[in-house]
Amino acid sequence: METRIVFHIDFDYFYAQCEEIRRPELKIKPVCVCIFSDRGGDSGAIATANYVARDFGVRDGIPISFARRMLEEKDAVFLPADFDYYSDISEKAMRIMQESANIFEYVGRDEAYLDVTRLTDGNFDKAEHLARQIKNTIKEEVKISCSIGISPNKLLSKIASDHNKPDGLTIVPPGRIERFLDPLRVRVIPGIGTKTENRLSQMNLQTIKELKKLDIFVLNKEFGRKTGAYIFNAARGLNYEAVKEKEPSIQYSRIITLKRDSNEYDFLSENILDICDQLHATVKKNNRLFRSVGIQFVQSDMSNKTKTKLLKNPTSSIEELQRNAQQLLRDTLKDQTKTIRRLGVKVSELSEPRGQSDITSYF
DNA sequence: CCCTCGATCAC
DNA sequence: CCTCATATCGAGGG
Repeated sequence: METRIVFHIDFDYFYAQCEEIRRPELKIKPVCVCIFSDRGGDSGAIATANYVARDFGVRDGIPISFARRMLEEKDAVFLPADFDYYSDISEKAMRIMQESANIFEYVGRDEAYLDVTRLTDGNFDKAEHLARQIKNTIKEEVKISCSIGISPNKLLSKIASDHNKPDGLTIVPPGRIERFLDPLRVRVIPGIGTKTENRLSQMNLQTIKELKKLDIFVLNKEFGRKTGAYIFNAARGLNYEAVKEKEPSIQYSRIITLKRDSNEYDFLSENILDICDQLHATVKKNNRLFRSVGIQFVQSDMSNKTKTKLLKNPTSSIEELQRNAQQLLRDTLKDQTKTIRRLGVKVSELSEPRGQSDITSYF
């Protein structure tokens, strides 16, 4: 198997940068793009903040009210997220990247992987040149900056693109993998989040160099077979996942924050019908059938509860969706003591209507 | 094997 | 004080 060259490209503080494009005067101010929940006031979270705001401690995902406190008297701007606008800008930049790749993998509005092995003849100097070209073109035509990681695989490139931001370019050729990874904290490995980091920390493992001391058996025992093997390889910079076009979603979900915490069927049922409407719009837009319906509670203490149900036949009927969601709601409420803060509905086991190509529709 | 559910990650 | 959406894994019951 030959050495590949993979790019991971990440748009810098994307939503906030988009806002700066249409209002350049914001550039010198702290900018927070917010997702306001349905509760009114400042209930909700920060989706993205620009670097001026980050300098005051603002981080993605923190409550809006926290950010308000950090930015008191700082002339900060809080804006509601405008996803349609961000998607437009994203598409423009994605097109530029796609044209410079042998294989293009869309990950989300603000990130993508590119396999450029053939385009660069497997040469990392050519790859660096190509990356600079892409950065320049996106800057000129879309006005946004991005950070790029270049390496032989997706894992390392993702870590590399995050290594130097904003407007960064980090190259990790095969000969420099260990030197690059060893000093980094285990948390930079995608898939190692707060929970896993804490468990490793309790074993006195902070850096990737230290993480490599764990043998595969201990990892498997602690984190399960798949995850254990993944972490073992990741610590060594090994990853064989191919860059491939994004496949259609295998599930759709919608969750809302309720106007008030509750565990009354009538109140929750009204909301669930509403959620079903919105979710059904997505299902229809993508022309899909579903065979599984699930509901999700986020309880007042932030713990989760889910219940799902498999249907006899695939369907796209909104009535069937609503009926099943309400049934699950009734079932769950039977032994529900905690009140509920957020309510969600999910459909999965998706398929395409008959007549369209799908390996499951042989007969 | 099929199904359900919680946990984790991270957009 | 705590958004929203998706995917994956593993345990446990049948």
